Amino acid sequence: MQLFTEKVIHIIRAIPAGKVMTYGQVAAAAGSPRGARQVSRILHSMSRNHNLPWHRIVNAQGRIVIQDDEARYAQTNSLREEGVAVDRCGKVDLAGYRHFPELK
DNA sequence: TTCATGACCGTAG
DNA sequence: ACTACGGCCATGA
Repeated sequence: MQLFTEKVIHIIRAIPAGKVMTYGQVAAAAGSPRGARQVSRILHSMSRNHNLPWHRIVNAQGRIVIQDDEARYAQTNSLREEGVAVDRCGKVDLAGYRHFPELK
């Protein structure tokens, strides 16, 4: 059996560089279409280790909403290094960079 | 078991 | 464009 948390981690690690996913998308792919908050909570508590590319996760509006200033700056930088356009408001062009996981 | 928490989401003003 | 509010639900104490 795979816990929701494990699924989320697996899905996030499967996001290719240069692409982003929303919290809601990850939650839906993990089996909880309304579980976006769990994804955020999971990342908040697991981001320390686990080698997670958490910077590829943005909210449904393509906006970076992290409270922590250092983390927000790091996420913006990481995305730009991967070729993702991030404007000065911390917004990403979802239409062009959203990642659609393959169904199985 | 119940209770509180949260890097969200969608709708409304 | 912006803020405010309610609902959502897995996790940990």
